[in-house]
Amino acid sequence: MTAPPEGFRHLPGHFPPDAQASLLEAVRAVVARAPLYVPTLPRSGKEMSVRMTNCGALGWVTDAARGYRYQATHPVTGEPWPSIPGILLDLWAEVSGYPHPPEACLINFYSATAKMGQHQDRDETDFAAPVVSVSLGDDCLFRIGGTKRTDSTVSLRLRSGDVAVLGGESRLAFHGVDRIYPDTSTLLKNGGRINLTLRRVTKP
DNA sequence: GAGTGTCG
DNA sequence: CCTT
Repeated sequence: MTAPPEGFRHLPGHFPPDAQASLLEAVRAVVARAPLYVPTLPRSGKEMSVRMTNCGALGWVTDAARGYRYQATHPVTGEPWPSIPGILLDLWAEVSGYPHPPEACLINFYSATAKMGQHQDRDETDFAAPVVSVSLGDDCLFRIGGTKRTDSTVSLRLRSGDVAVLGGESRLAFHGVDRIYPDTSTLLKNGGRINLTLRRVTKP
């Protein structure tokens, strides 16, 4: 594939450095109440390489016993997820083209060696809304294909402050993160990458 | 056989 | 290739 699928939009540098710092502060406040944990895959129970948490009414979680799902509480603490920071609600209103607020914001932390295999975001009931993604920290190599696993893919480098929107055909496109480029950003003192994905889960 | 796995 |  020479071009990303229809409906995919990459907005490089959407957030300037000061806004990235504000986002990071908001993420830290979420993580203080909803700690990062190690998700495990359905069936195999294999640990994923990313560390994960959420904010919003619903959070995406996975474990060996119950598989992929959305739930209102943190799987380790049992507490409700913190609310989605205003700056992210504003982003959603600006770029989603969807007239209702997001319900979930998945927060993935990638160490220098973390990866995310090709997958579809398909645990939501409402695919009319796009998935809106924000990158913070080190650059990554993001790869996106079509709605079939065998479709050809394109790779692009996502940098801190970039926003990506998966709408239209690309809403159900296979995508993943092949690698992190260490020490390409100074936003996170200890390196790594944070990805925020905003999603509408239920039909309004 | 499939996988939000791993490895090359 | 490994695991369920």
